[in-house]
Amino acid sequence: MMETHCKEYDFQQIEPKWQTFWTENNTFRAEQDTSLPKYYALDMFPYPSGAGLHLGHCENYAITDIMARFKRAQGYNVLYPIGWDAFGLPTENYAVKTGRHPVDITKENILTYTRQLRQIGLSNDYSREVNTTDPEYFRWTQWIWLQLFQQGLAYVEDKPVWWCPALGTVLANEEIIDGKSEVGSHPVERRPLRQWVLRITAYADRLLDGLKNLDWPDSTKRMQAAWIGRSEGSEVEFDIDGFTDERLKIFTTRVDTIYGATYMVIAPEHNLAEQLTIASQKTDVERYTRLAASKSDLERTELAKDKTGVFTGSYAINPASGGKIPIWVADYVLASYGTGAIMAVPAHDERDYEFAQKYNLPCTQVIAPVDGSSAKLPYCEKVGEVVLINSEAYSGMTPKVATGKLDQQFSEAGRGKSTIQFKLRDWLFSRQRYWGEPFPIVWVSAENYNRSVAIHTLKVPADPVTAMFDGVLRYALPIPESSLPLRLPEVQSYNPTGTGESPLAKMPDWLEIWYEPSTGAAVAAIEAKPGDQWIRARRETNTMPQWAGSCWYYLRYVDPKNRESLASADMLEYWGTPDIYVGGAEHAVLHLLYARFWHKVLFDLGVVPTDEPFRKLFHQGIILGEDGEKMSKSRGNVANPDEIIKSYGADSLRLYLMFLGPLDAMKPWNPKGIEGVHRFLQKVWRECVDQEGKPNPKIDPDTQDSGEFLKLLHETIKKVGDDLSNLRYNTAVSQMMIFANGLQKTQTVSRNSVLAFLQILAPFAPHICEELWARLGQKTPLAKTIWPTYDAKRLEAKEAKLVFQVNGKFRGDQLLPIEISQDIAIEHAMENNKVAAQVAGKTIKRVIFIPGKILNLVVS
RNA sequence: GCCCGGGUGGUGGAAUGGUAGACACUGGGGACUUAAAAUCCCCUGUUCGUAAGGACGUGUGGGUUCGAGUCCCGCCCCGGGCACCA
Repeated sequence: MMETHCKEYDFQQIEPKWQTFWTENNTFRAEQDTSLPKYYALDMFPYPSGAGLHLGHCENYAITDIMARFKRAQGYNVLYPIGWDAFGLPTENYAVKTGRHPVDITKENILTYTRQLRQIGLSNDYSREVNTTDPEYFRWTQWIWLQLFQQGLAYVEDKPVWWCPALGTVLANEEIIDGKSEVGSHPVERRPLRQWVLRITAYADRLLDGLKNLDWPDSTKRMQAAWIGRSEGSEVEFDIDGFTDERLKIFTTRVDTIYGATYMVIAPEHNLAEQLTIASQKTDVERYTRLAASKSDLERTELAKDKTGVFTGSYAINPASGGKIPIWVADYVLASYGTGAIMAVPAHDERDYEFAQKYNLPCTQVIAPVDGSSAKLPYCEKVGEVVLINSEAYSGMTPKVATGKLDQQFSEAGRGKSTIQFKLRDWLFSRQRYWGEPFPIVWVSAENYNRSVAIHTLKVPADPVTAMFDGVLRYALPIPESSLPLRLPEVQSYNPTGTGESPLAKMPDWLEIWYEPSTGAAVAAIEAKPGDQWIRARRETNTMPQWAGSCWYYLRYVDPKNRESLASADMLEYWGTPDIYVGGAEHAVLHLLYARFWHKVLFDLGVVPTDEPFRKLFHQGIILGEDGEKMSKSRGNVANPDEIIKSYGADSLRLYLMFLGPLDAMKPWNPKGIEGVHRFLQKVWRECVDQEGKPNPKIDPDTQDSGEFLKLLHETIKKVGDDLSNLRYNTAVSQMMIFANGLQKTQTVSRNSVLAFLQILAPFAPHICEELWARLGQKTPLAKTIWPTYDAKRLEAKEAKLVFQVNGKFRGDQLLPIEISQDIAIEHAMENNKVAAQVAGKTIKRVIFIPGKILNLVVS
């Protein structure tokens, strides 16, 4: 016997019982049989923090688990894996604080998470568990990184980056919110450091185009599109008065307004800034550029809406009009976008207008409404018909035509072209911390680099990656793939050095080495040189950011134990990519963009057969506190899943989370509400078993259910199936409640009807359904059974309520055969007192009759 | 400022252009009970009316339609994202 023997609905006994049963029987292990139709359901894997699971996790995983159980019942071979995104700052910070090893902390946290996830009844296949901090996993993270490196998609740059003194590390643009660190809201500052950068911009166009075919929430697609920020425009080179060998190149989306360009602006970091500054302006410009360089992000964007700038003293020649226009330095122009220089057209750009007003720069209108009406400056309208004015030969043309002609003119003159710019920047891909993947390269001399590459036929980028160390140029030499993984050394202290280097920099024996390029073998440099082949090398002290491991974990699940490759071609072909990917909208840009980038690189290398990782994406809504505010400890409005499970059981928790409202909507948690779904499960329990825990005598294998009851059953089967497929779980739960209310009113019911109901309820409330299934004498576990089918004939009704309306207003209804004619319907309607009263003394002008639904009499 | 999403009872929410408020929560009344809990039944948008019945009602003002929560236009409010990207 599989079932428990409790008489009441004792979920504390039932739930662990079935969790154990499923685990012991490997009920949810994905089959190896690739002839079966497959379904791959994936959650965004958790970061195993010390805090444990919260309700948001529960919602997220319940959605996917229910889908996985539903698809299994539909006959799919389902892959529903779980793993751990375990590198990262919180664990390292905790290690710093406690002096414990991050590996031990991680292990402990994973145990907690595993226990909690099992407790909510998830049907994960634990035989495929992955952990980003496992060397057998991150060897492939490093392997993928090596492919990027070899493709020339990874490079090193010594550039000002966001340095956070409190965290002791550099942060990416994306990790800065309002001029503060996303983690902990610490202040950040600019600091030049040697960084690894990934050339994601090389894929900008494809990352944008690829969005079109994805079944993602529109808002998320729009966010990514905005982040990539494709912009069509023109590059134009302006001559500089008094210079013969330098021109000032600008990017504009409105080359048609070039006759209105009355001044130029270059970014403070522009490489011509110094050259263009005349002696008398030198002090002012230098002071300004120095100030701009030291400004934090906050000061430069948030607080400095008030535009500032300094005149360089130089002039550019407008290539269209031939006019001499001043060149200014101002930090409202960003060095990192376009060419770091603009032509300013104050009449048709709000920013330029504001600046021109402040510094009394001229303003020439060159665009006007075609109807000759006057326009208020700055005139930036994108709607309505406009033409060029004050633009010599181009006056009278539309902007579109003028843009084409000007592009052509400048192109022929060798000073311009139409071009495309992206907002997307290359991806800062190194952290000065311990708890991340080490980079699989060593720094060597030019001579050793060239020799190693020649002798050992290492795959290296076309242009070597180099960096200066203590005034000496070093080359980045990849370590052989056969020597992966490159593990983290044991360190005494996890504290950041505070110098911009990771704790790894304090490990001289690991850092400075004798190195064998063909095997990757290394010994400390203080030892004797082991042999002729060995060269002097220095390891990379940066580690990879947390995004690295999460960029490809969905690929590892299809073949998690593979030692020859990140996953076999067969498994990648069969399982492909997730059929549904569920996770929070907060990852709309970063994780989802990075993963798409890596996936496309792997596709280009022939490693994966598809060019997009996540065809279908769904974001669960945030669960708010009882007070409608975001749950937080300080507010004291946090609902704890462990406590809820203790009081009501996992089935009630799952069911209630799904019943709260649309899955993607933000919803407040109502502690009273869960009692409703709990009562529903109690009701189901009592309908199935009597007070002794034996099958309820009303369930009779031989009874014939009424047509009405069967209609309800089949409607329910249909609606629950449809709603599951369309991720409308809340209305599926409602329908099952309606069914249970109907079931309660029956005197007797056939066992088959009850069993079918348990099957459709099972994805939502798997434990109680397995238990009742077994108690009703079923020997096969419910989780292994096939979804019931509904009979469309059962859904048809011969009679339906016909609604009577007069002038579109409800005046009554009547149960009538669907087939009746309009005339008969009117006769019935007129027998209704209310209808008759409304029609009395008036003439029927028009009749709208929809059989079985509505009869609307239009009277005057 | 720009781009999205959303405003429906006391609450969460439901409604292929066709009876607005399904299903729940809360509240009220009743049954069972010595009593309570649990369970079951009834009521629960506003308003006028003793009642029968009527009027009003999906943020707001218009429009389309026989008929609008749903479609179109304007406005208000809330939530999210982006924010000097030329």
